[in-house]
Amino acid sequence: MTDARVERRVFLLTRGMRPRRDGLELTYWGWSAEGPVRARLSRQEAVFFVERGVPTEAGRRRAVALTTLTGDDVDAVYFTDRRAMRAEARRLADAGTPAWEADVKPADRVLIKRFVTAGCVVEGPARERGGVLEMDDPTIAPADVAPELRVASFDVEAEGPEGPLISVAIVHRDEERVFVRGAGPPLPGVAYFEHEAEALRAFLAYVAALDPDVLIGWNVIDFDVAYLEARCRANGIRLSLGRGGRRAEVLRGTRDDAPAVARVPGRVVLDGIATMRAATWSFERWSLEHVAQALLGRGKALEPTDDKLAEILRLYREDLPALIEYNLEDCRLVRDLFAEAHVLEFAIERQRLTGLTMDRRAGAVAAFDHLYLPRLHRHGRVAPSVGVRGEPLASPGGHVMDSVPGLHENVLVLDFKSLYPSIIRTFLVDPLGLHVAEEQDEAKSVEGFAGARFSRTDHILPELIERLWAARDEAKREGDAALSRAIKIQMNSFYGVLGTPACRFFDPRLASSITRRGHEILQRSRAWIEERGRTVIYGDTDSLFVLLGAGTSPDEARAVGDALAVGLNRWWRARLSEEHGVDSALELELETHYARFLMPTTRGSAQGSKKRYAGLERAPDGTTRLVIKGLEAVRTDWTPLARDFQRELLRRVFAGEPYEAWIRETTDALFAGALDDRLVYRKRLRRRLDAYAATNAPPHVVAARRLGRDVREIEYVITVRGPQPAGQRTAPLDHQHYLERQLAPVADTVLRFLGTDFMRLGGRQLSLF
DNA sequence: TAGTTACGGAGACTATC
DNA sequence: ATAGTCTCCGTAA
Repeated sequence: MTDARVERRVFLLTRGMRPRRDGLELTYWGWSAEGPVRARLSRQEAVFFVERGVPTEAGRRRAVALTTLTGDDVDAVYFTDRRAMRAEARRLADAGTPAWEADVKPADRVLIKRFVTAGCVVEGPARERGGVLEMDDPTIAPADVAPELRVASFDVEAEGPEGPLISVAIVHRDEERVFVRGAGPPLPGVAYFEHEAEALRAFLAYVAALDPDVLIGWNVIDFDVAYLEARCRANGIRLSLGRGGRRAEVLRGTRDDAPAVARVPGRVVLDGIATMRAATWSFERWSLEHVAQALLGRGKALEPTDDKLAEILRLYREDLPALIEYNLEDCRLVRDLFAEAHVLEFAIERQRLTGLTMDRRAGAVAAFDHLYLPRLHRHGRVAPSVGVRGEPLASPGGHVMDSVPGLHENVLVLDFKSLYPSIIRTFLVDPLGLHVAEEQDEAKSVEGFAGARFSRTDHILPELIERLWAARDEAKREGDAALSRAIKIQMNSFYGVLGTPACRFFDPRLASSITRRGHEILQRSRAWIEERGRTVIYGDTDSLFVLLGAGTSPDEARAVGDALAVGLNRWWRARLSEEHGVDSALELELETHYARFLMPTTRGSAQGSKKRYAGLERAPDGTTRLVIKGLEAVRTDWTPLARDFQRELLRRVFAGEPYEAWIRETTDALFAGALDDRLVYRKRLRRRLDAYAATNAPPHVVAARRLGRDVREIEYVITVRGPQPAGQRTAPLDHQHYLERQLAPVADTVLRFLGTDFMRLGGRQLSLF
């Protein structure tokens, strides 16, 4: 019996591969308006390329009309077994004749070569089974598909990370369910079970019936899914979270610090923290409580306590409805955060742009491959495997100017919009162009740095950026913040990946041709401005700070800034046309007008600082805003006391308000103990505790060792007996320490420009010993 | 299931007076 | 005592 042929417009959710006797089987799950689709490609082969003159000992070899990036003809070599392919690739690498594109995964290659990133049309024989449309060996072609994904937010409560389940809640839109181990009062949507296994089974059955495309949560993979996996194993239950009852698993990276990955066939598991981070959201703490308060203005349904687990256990014993409500509210918070921050929209747009599945946390290199490889193939070339290039040479980064310290008035910030992408566009910086230029006449290429030249005729990155740039302008016009943000991240990642040996196109000449051109552009722009009688007091990578000084009206300042931007853009267009025969894509713009501006010195010197400043930004509508960069007030490893103190001092100084009495009151309050709750340092531990040298331990490591267990972050205070964990303090707080090491330094950054210092105003002697 | 470099500051330790 | 070196962290761009 033959199945009817069907065509579906599909948004891809997950992809997988498994070896079969007759080749590789690739499985793609996707959303369609008519329901979930599973497309399976059977008898697939893995492929790499090898130079025509290089002998191979395994695989099926076939001549193809492609050359290497360096212009040598290649053959394709096909394998039905990936292990055999890896072995042969390794042998070739060891022989000094590495295979090309040997590390592109078959499931990705199928999509890459079809220019499919997310949406596609899938056509072929199909049958319906268990609510899933199963398609075998269909054709797949790119298409624009806007999915309406079914999203369920879930959260587990347990008797500790190793202990048995208490309850698991799941929320889909306004539909709420809680599966509880224990007995309690009848409540809507709440089911009670005597045994853990029953509760787990009921939850899994509910997920299967609800059939969401996306499961979301907070730290959901490292905790919730991993926990469910462990408890299912302990109860002899299959973790059937996947579509069609397929088993889900948590894969842990090879590296110690690598985040876990959830593999759930047919469903995407999106962690709120990871996805918001990928979308460049930034919070000082990533606790659900903190982020929800910041974005939604409401927090968890539990009073904050030092020991959350103890409070959960207490509620479990004494107030089950309250615990259930707490469990549900966590699900709702995550659901609402996703809506408020457009988290899902971002993940969808990122996949459409890059081909990276939505659950990927990092992947700039993989995204580059997805975009670049199919276009490179269209140019008849194949790419190297990762890591075949020799020793990485260092390339410089951005240029940072010496600054003119002082308390200034009317400082303009001029900023090159997306400088590195615009350099790539203008100077045709491109891996393909780099190699083609070597085969071409010099007149047909543009000069780069570190000996590089770039073909004027053959290139890929410049038009890729041009296309993204236009799409971003369009997204901005339409108010599509998620798309605009995804594009910006993608454009800015191009420079980064070309500078890492983890990218197959890595070449120091590429990175240097971007950054050193940036240096030239910044320095000549500065000279141009100064030739016109203006003073540049600082600049960093793509920005120039122009001092106008006192007595300039806001309108005047704006006019000067706009005129400088217009003039410089025009000048660069002329210069680059004449010097390099290229069209300038540089876009300088007036970014900010600071009515007041502080450029500090480095501690204990008269040298102007870099990457640290504060200013009172004045918007065109006259409103003002305090902006702080790099200073202690924006550093999370300084105490709340010092950060708030510096911010308030800056506010007062910029506003012309008195500060002397306030400083004295603050120091008095410090010694009176009135500020003791703001003396906590918080610092990450980037390594395991035992990986720090036994001696030389900095304070946060000393405190963490006193805590007695491995943590990734430590909150500690300084006592008269040294650093101690904040929750386990045994000695009195060392107020003198906070005066000298927190208040004094952050204040003196500002006060030295007012002809005074903290010691004089604080009214207290600094320690005499 | 690998984007980059540049920079400042604290604190521990060490060499030197 | 104190200047210089090194490690560690968080940040700017």
